[in-house]
Amino acid sequence: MYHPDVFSHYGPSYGIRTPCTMASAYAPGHHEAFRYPDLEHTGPRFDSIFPSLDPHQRGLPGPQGPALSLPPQLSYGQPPPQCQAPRLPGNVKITLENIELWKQFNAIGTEMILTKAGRRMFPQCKVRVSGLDPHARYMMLLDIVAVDNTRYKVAGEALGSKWCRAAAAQPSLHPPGIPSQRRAMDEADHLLPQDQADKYTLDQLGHIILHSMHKYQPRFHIVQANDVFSRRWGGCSSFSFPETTFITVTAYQNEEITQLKISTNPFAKGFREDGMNHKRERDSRMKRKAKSPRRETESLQSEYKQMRLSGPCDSTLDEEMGVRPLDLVMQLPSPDCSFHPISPPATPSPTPPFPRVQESQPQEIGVPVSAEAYLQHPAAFHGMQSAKESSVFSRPAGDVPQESNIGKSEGLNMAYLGPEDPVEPETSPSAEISHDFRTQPSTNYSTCYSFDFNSLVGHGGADFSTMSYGPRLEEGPLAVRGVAGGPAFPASNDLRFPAFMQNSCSAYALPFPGAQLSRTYSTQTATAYLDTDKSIF
DNA sequence: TCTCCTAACACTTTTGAACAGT
DNA sequence: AACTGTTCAAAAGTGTTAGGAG
Repeated sequence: MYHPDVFSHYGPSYGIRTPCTMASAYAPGHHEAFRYPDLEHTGPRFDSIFPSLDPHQRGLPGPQGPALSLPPQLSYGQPPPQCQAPRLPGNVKITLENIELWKQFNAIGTEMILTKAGRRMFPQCKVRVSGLDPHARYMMLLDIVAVDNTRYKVAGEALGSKWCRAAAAQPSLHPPGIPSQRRAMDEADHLLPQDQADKYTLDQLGHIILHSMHKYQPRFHIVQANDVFSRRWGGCSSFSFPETTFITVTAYQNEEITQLKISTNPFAKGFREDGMNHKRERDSRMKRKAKSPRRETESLQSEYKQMRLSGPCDSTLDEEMGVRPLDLVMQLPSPDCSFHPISPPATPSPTPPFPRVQESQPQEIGVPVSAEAYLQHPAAFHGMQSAKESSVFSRPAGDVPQESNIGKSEGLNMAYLGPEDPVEPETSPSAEISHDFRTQPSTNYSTCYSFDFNSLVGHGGADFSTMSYGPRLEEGPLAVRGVAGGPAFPASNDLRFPAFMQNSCSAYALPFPGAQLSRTYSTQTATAYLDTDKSIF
């Protein structure tokens, strides 16, 4: 079902993307990022979350493109923003690191649990970015968009069940993705009371808001910019992976998904065949407990001791028992939680030359429209300064594609990467909302950036969050791996991005407890990337 | 009756502090 | 003094399940 089949299975409801570009996305031996051509070339699409990501607002392609230009005001009643930002060079690529795992889930029909307090995604969105200019700085953004306007339900039994349309989707908890979608906004205005829209729009929980029984897809955006306060954007591109589509649920609807989650998620080991929390174990434990509580305790201790000796992570137990939780076609990749030790840089990196982005960047514009502006008021970039204004924003009829009312951004998370700190925390009142980390560019090395976007799922909260460094960033050196012919670089720099917004909403929520941003230096990786992409750095 | 949601539960992994050794 | 490794308790992340709401 994975691959183009997913579209036939989900039918026309999978309207956000068509499978036409899938072939190039899966070159043999290399999981190439699924890149949206329509987001890189001028075209009538308006589902981008960032104005400059909007192809309609793109100028000439390439880093030497025209200046980013936005109107002096971001308000309703004004024409749509007409920013012109070039797309990133074609060698900028995003690869989904755990794509095999996603494929397995997608083959069944990925489900993500929603809880009131929030639930982590599994699998997580782990992407690797390559082809970036080490002297430039970029913003990495993640949002989750609704694939369609459909609420789903399960028809049939747990096994062999099939998702089908149940009703029209819940109204988006915040404004539609792009302001120019008048029809979409009219719909939203119709579905969502103004006061409610205001409430949800202004909610600042750092949570991604999702509805249960709806279908979503994460998207990744890279924006070249000096910092979040920059008024210059040197280019931007959007990426997405069809296999990361998922349906939100409050309880798993498909037993196969449950078994796959249990077998691949380390936190669910207790529910495996050899786990103490497995149904068989639990049932027998309950029976024994009912018969003889004291004996049950002793028996439990003995069992637990034996389990400990053999190791809770002993994957051979399954084989010994001759039982596999699921007859999987593909070998399960090693599940990897997003929690890694935080590894600060070993030594202060040499100050790189001032970001090259300065040279290739367009002239500064005279209005404070920037990533900072987006951070401070993302709704404005979604076309709203307030819900009351939403219906005023207009766009010429015919410019909006049919599917323009889908793909509404349901959340955005952002990381920052680049060669030097973009702001001085002491001087900037908003410094805590974004940081970057240092790279150590060298002609001998190639740098890849890996992200674990560890979003959780829920609904009722803010639609937007950023991430900041963990407190240990300034701490001492880490493991250093020397490379012949050049200086030693940290083997890995793992930076934790804790959530900095508190959940104060009583509705469902999607907390964003922290994505991890890791930087990897590897000559092997560099070679691999350089082989396929000679123009890197 | 059915669908969907909630909260408690038992289990596991992860984290971070405390400590000892080099 | 700085670094490394170990231990352990607390916190956080899992799916399960009974019960409730509509």
